Amino acid sequence: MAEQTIRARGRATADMVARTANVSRVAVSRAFNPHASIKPEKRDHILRVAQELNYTPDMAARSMVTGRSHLVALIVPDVSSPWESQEVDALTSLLQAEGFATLLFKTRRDLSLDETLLTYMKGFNPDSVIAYAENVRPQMLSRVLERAVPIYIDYPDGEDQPEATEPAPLIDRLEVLQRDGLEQAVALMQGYGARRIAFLGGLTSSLGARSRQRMVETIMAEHGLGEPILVAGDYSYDTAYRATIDLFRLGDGADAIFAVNDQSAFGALDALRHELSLKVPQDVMVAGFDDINQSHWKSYNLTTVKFDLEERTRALVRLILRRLKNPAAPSLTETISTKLVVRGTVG
Amino acid sequence: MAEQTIRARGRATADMVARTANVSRVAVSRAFNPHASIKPEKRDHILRVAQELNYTPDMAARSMVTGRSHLVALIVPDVSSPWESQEVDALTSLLQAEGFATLLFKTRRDLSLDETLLTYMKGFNPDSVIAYAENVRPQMLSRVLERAVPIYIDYPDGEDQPEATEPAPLIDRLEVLQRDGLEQAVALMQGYGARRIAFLGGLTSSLGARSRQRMVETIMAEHGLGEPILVAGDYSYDTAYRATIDLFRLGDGADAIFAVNDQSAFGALDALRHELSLKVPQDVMVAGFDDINQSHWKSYNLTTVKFDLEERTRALVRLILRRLKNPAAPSLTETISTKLVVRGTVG
DNA sequence: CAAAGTTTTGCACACGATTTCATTTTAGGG
DNA sequence: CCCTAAAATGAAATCGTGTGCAAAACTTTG
Repeated sequence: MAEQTIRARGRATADMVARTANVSRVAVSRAFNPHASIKPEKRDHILRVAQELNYTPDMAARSMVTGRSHLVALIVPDVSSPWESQEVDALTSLLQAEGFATLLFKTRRDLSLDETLLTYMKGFNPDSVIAYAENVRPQMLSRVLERAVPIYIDYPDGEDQPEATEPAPLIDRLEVLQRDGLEQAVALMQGYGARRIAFLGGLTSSLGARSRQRMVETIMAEHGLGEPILVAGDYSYDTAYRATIDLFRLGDGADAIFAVNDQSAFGALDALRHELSLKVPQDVMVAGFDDINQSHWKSYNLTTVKFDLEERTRALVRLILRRLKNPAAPSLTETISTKLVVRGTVG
Repeated sequence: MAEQTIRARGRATADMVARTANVSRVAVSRAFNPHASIKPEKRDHILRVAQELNYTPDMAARSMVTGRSHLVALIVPDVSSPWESQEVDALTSLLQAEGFATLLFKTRRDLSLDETLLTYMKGFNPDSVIAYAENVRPQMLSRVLERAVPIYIDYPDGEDQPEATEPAPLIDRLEVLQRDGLEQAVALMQGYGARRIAFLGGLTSSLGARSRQRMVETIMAEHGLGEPILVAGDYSYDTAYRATIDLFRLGDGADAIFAVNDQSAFGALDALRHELSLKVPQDVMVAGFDDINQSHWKSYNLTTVKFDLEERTRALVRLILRRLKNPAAPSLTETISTKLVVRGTVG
């Protein structure tokens, strides 16, 4: 009997299931909605028939009437970078478990988020948007995605405060306390005799990077270490590699390098060892930030500030789901801490 | 005037644009469809009004009637692994340029693709599905996704041939010629005096890994090198690290290690240098497969077989788009070659 | 057994677009 | 200036699903 039904466009529809199971189409809809009231035996029967016909409710049609697409958009500059790929992986995992699919978009890291992409993305009606692009301001997203309620990832140590120009009563926040880990790192380096610490930065357009740098400057001053030697970078291995060589060949060098992220730290480390023939940590110490999967690899064995990915993504997803379930809920702030992971590059 | 329009659910609809621009709703639709016939000045006017209202056509509604969702689903075991993340990045980039969004799903690497995920995914109506899971057979996907036409990624050197049980007249193929690169690698190692070569494998469930192993066995036999010493692995750094230690502590060692992928090669390399105090390449040579971003990092500087990502993803997207544009087109095969990249770990 | 309350059911409409098709407008040629 | 072909237009149908509402079926209670 199932074989007799004609399939439109290759997929079974609720109508076909209804006809095959001798019930109304509404009943099929109810069978798939856990909160609907339907006689249990009837639901079972329908679900059985549905499975036989290989039927799944069409999300597009469903989203039209419910207003929920069960899609979460991720805007990421470079999925191939270790840190971002690990974040995407963790988020996808959690979201999938909650019944949401991840919609992935790329944007250029050095550019502000462009409206073209945003309007295009809006067409897919994502229930939520997580943007890792630099220079993102909440109002930028909300202008395009009227329905979306932003979650602001804040680095309260830094100079940046969300502008209070808009009323925005319902902004949830994810506060990252970078101070703890950074201070431990600086203290450890100082303890081992570091006096001239260089800070290998990221793009100046990035909130997180700027905040990290300011924090390090503050902490060093508090510890009587003066100002860090500032070295420009862009998070990448190659740039860090070249910048480190320049620092020692053209500049005055340093006795410790604190990198804005682990990937940069790897570049610095390799430049010191393989190009400048300096020993780490004997001649120069190196510390990073993130604690990505590769940081414990023996060739690097990097001392770094752990930015707990698990904890971070979990909190983020929690905030999103809560807001989605109840758009009018009072705003909430989750806090994430950082701490130093001591390995072999400082000591 | 734009401010006066009432917005349903926070988004402007074609109706509102039509009313504001004093045209019919059909005209709005036509203005957004490049192939529709509409007077140019009228289109311009509508597009201007649309932009003012911040309107974008709803993909869900559009996909219902056109049958195209402009979504491509990616099923990946672990986005955080370098190789896979680079592939996801490249694919997303190309697809986005063609107007397709990437829908990301995770699956466990050690498990076969489960139907639950597939049925769930089907609900989103992706125009195409790219699955990197192990143990995927075309018929598995096509049973669930009736509409989809599979593209078979074939490793013609290996033992695997797609079963001819189903008629399947329209299967496009992406042939990966692994032989070239593998042979160059084996020859190079032999040239530098390697006689006892170990092959550090991947999961035996993987087509690509099995094929690589067989190919290496064949090539070694042809070169009079006998059988490789087989070491089990799972693509990961940590497993490779431990397996290499076991090979030398519990087993008889080897004078060259050929790893199934670069990440494994890193693990082997670090085990040799940091745990077994052996010099690479003087005591033991190491070669990998993939040429991921990290392979040129100075600490590894890995000699490896380049599996050209750019070329590969480009061909894949080309096949998909062609098939999407013309579902009845004759089946096509694209061919990708591999070649050795010589760096510092063999010599 | 009747009345009141609760659960289940199905009709009809809504969601936001695209696509025929018949009709009107415009353009082109002699 | 008229006739014909081509282009532009809008009304209505359609895609596959969820939901409000009123009627029906069933259950409980007095």
